[in-house]
Amino acid sequence: MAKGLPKRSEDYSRWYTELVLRAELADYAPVKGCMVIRPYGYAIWERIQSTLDRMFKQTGHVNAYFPLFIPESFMTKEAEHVEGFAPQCAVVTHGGGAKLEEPLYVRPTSETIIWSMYGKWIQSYRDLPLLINQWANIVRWEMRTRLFLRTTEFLWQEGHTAHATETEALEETVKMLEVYRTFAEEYMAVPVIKGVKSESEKFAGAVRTYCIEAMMQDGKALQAGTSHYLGQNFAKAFNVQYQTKEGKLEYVYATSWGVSTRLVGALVMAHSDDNGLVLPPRLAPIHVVIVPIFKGEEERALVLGKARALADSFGPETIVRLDDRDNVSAGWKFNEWELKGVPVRIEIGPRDLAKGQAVMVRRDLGEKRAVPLESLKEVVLRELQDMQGALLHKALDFRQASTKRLDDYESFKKQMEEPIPGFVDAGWCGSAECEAKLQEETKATIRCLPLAGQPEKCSCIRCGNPSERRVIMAKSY
RNA sequence: CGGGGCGUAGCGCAGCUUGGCUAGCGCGCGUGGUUUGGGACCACGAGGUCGCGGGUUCAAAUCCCGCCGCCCCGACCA
Repeated sequence: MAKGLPKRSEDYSRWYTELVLRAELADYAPVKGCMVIRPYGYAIWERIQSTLDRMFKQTGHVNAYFPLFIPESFMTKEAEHVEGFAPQCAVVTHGGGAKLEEPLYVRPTSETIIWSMYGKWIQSYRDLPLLINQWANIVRWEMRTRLFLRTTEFLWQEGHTAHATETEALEETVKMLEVYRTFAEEYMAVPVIKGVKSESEKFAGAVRTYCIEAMMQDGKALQAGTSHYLGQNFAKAFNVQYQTKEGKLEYVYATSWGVSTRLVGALVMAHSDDNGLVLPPRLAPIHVVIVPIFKGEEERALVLGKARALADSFGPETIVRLDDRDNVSAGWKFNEWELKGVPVRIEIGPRDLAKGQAVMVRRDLGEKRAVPLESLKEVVLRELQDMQGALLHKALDFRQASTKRLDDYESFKKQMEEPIPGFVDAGWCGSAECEAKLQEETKATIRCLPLAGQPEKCSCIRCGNPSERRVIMAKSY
C-alpha cells in the first residue's frame, strides 16, 4: 500500500476518490460508471440498511420486491415522469436471442410498476393505507459518475404508499422525511436541513418534493434523502381508485421516498480527514481494533493472551477486532486502521502490561491516552458514545460557520467563488427564470426552501423583487 | 457530447523524442531468517498478449493509420 492520501485542502475530489478506493469501500467495475461495493463498504451499507429497515417497520411499513424490468408502456403513462426519466434509462431490446415485442426499461425508480400492481390490490378504503418499501438496485444512465455519489447502478430503498386522503398522504411524506432526518443526525452524525425542492428540482411526477440537505466538508451541498408527495398523479395514470365508505369512487393519494448508497459517500465526505476515514461509531463495521505489540515468542504469548481476553470482555454490541497479524508491523497497522476509520484503537504491549494499562486512541481526536486495564471497557464504551456526539457537533459547527445570510448579489457571487462556498441563506422571488439565471451565473442552485424558515418579507437576491421567504442556496453534488 | 489526461507485472511508474540485443524500477506477492511502541530489514524467487487491430521496417513498447477502454474537467441527475 502506498503512503499518504492527497490533502483535502489541495484536491478535495481526488482525496475523496482515493480514500474510497484505498479504504476498500469500493472499486471501479469494468463497466463505465459502475462500481463494486467491497466488503468493508458494504458492511457500512448493511448497517445503514438494518437501522433504516427497523425504523420503517416501526412506522408501519412492510417490505416487498418488485421486478427490475418495466414494460415501456408503463413508463410512458405519467407524462412528467416519462419526460424526466426517459433520457436516463437503460432499455432492454433483446432477450433470449430475439428482439422483444415491447422494450423493457431497467427501473430508474419503481413508481410505474408498483402503481400498476396497486391498481390490482386496491379496491376499498379498507385496503388503505398501503405502506410498502423495497430494497433494490436501480439504473440511471448518468453522464458523469463518482463513486457512491453518483453511479450508473446503485442500491437504495424506495417506499411507496397509498392513502385515502391528501392529508394522510402529506402526513406520510413529512413523517418519512423526519425518519431520514433522525437517521442522518443520530446515526450518521450528519446534520441536515429539511426543506422543499423548487419546481425545477422536483421529482418527475411529484406534486411536491421534500429533501434533507447536508453540507460536506468542502462546503458543497449533498441531497441525502427525498420524500415525495405524489398527489393523485400515479393513481390517475394507472387508474387506481378505491371505494369510500359512502360508496363513491376516488383516486388514491400517493407518496414515495428513498435514500441510497450515496449515504456512504456522504458519511465519507462529512467526517473523514487527511489520514483517512472517520466513521461514526453507530455505523462503523468495526468499533474497536486492538493492536498487540511484542518482541519474541515469550512476549507474544503474554501480550496476545491479554489482548484476546480484552477483546472477549466486550459484549456482542461492540464489534472488536484483534489484529494479530504478524506479517505487518504495529506502525503499519496504526495507519491502516486510521485509513479505515475505526473509531477506537487500543495498543497493548509489554510496557503497558507492566503498568496494568493499555493505550487508547480515538480516531477523531488522534491523541494517545493510557487507560488502566480494569476500567478500559467502560472508558471505551463511553468514548464511543462521546465520539458519536462529537462528530455531530463538529459537523454542525462547521455548517453554521459555513452558512452566510446574504442580501446582495455581488457578495453572493463572491461567496460562491470561495474555496469553501458553503450555504447561503437568501431571498428568492420564486420565479423559475431567476433560479435558472442564478445557476448560470454562480453555479449554485436553490437547494431547498427550509421547513424551519418563517415567512419573511425580503427581496430576491438576484432580481430584487419582493420575496416571501428565504431559501438555501449552494453549490452541490 | 465537448475539452484534457492515461493505457507497459497485482498497484504506482520509467523506457517512446532519436526503432536494436534478455523490457526495467519502486511497492506489493512467495520462501527462509532477523524483526514489531507510527507505514521494519536481508537473501533468494515468482510474476509481462507493452489496451486492440492493421501498416512501415531486417527489426516496433518506441514510427504511421484506425479502433477500444478508463479517469479528470464542463452540459443532465439521488
